Amino acid sequence: MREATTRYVILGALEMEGPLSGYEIRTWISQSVGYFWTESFGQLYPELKRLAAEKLISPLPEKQAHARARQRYEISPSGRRLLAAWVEQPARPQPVRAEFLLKLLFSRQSGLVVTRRHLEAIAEAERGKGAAFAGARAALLDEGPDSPDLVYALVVLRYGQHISAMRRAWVEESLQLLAAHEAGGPAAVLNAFHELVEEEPR
Amino acid sequence: MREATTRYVILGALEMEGPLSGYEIRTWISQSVGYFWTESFGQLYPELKRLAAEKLISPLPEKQAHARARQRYEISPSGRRLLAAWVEQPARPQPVRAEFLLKLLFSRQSGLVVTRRHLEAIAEAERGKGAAFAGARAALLDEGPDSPDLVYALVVLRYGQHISAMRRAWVEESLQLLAAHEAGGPAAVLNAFHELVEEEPR
DNA sequence: TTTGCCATGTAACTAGTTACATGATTTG
DNA sequence: CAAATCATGTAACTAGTTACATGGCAAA
Repeated sequence: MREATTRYVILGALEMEGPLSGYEIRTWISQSVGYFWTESFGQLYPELKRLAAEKLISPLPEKQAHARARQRYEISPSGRRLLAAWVEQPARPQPVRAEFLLKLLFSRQSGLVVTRRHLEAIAEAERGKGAAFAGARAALLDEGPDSPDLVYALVVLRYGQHISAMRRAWVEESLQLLAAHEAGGPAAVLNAFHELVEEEPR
Repeated sequence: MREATTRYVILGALEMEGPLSGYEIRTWISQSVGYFWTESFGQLYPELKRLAAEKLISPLPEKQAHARARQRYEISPSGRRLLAAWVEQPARPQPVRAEFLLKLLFSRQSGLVVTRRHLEAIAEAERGKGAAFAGARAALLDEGPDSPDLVYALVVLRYGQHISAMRRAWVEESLQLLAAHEAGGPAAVLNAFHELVEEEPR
């Protein structure tokens, strides 16, 4: 049985940010955890209803009473308990499916030009994220220097920064390997590879 | 519309390894690209039938003729064309969903003990993968020093090694941040964080 | 007044997982 | 001969995506 994670993101968002509407939860997700989580409205709104039916969250009374007015929800004590229990459970190994690595692996037919283009697109995308991380970091730092959530948020942010830096480094390295291939075929690639690996400790 | 990727993995496997059966494709996947791709039989066998019906792969005549005997398939010219076209298309941005980061972010209630346990489990898992990468690398190096696929395979392998190393480094760093939090609260965390970031170039 | 954002929601679809069933062949 | 592995397949399910529909409100 696959465990639905959407509900825990909702609970977590409400726990960290206080009462939020569906729309606000979605913006929170895309702004603060967007680089490692996404959630669509088609999943969000039905789940909010379910959580409310299970008394894990409670709708707040709102002023404007027209249809489709904003409806905020608050996490309940039992919701908090459920969230904590989930957090304490070890994370299931997520089935990673990195399409771009498949394309790379199958690139022989298409050749180096296509491969280079793909790699450079990745590096470019990562450079774009750099700014986003800097922004998120700034927001964290001046928003809550006393926040008890700060350590956790920073740890998560650092993961994003690490991944981004790693990807850029990997692209650089890969371009070198491709250059070696172009210059001297598989043999030259092997040399270049050994040099790369020897630079690393252990 | 979501694009089914399973078919391209199958085509790629047949392209790289020659004729394979469903079972063999699955072992190939789990052994050589298992760290970034998974595929289940429930998806594999129906897709093989579809690909054969579309003449993108062709079943080889096999000797033993009992039911449920091994059936190998070969990629066809049109299959090869389809694969190449897919490879040349830029990879769609995959919706990453890293559950363990969510758990980390929502860890305040559960506390440092739980968080440490999670982090150490991640590091432990990565250390285990180290051996697998070494094996994959060795296989690559002595299997095909002249293989035209070598560059691509190495580039992909390096990604795995990079990720693994990055994760271990991140865990170490995170444990330091947690220690700082324990010793001096958010203020100490901020100091530790700034030290970490300053070490990095740019 | 039109563009864009705030806001909620549903219907249709499908990719992928899980669990199960069947049986041959090899190995200890 | 028992256990493990090789081998193919199906049924049932569900999490998640995509596309669409509706409408209020604010700013340009």
